[in-house]
Amino acid sequence: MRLPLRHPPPSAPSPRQRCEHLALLAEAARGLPLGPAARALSGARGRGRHGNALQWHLGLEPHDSVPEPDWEGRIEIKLISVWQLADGRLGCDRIKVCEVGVDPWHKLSNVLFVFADRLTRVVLGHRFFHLGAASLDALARSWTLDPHFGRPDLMVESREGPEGMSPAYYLSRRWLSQEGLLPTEPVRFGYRFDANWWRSVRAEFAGRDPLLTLARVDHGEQAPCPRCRGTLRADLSRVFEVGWAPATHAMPLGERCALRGHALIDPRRLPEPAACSDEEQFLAVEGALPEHRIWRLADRVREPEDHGH
DNA sequence: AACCTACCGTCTTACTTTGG
DNA sequence: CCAAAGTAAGACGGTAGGTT
Repeated sequence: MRLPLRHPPPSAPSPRQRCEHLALLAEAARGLPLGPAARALSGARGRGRHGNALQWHLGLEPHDSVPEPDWEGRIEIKLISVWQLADGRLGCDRIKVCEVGVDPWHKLSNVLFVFADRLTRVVLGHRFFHLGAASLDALARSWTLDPHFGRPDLMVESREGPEGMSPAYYLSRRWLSQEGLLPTEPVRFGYRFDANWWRSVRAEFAGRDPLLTLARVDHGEQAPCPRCRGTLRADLSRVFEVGWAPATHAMPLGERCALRGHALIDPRRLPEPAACSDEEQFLAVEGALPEHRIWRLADRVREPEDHGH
């Protein structure tokens, strides 16, 4: 159920906040796979696991329970899952801003949006956002629009009924593109996301996500499994046309590969990693990176003398 | 009929506060 | 002092309905 906004927009924008250290970290995050840290941190459960993994990689606590912006109380960090639409443009879902008791205008004053591919959980890129005069003006229209029929970009939603979960502020899916934060042209990187296939695989294998394997051109239809001694077979023309295809795992079936769905993906759609080797990126995407080899982005980025505040 | 996208109601974890 | 309850963070997961 959609409710009226609780917080009126501020009359003037807050100042822009910068941090050179965070800018370097964000740059280094390109090509970073979030899966291994997400699994190591919280046992691969919870819908915020990849956001927690990102915060850990940036050198923060993976969880906080304060309604202040994540980075030094000045810049909010948001992970946005994206995927390719049929025409090659990037799509995304609406974004949860904060609980309804928290001021969303403050949260949105300065944001680092990090975009990660929904299938592979690899970071594709990022944008810094400041809610300046023009953006504030546009978003403040949500305060006067009808929650249902006015199609506001900022909204409050909650479950119906007295036992409903606590309502929260959301940004519409349109908003990121309108603000120029998501490209509106087709892109090279990222994958289609087939929610029906994903759901049916998870249903078949007790809620476990499918495992991905990179298709090497020289392997042909039978790709050796990187996790065990088995082989994977998939429709390779589909892999290289669409980006990925469901795969069947032939015996022998290693421990990690049993009771899991499988897909073969085209590695050319992964951005070149900025802070790890190709091998580290590939192993991570394939779920074959041993826990002791998980590395933290913050440990590989030099903290600058001047944060430029 | 198959496929695709938009919609929207949760699901899980961790820290903080309160009560016995 | 310890357990339970409360609160906020973190987007995800499943499906209805539109399109081809």
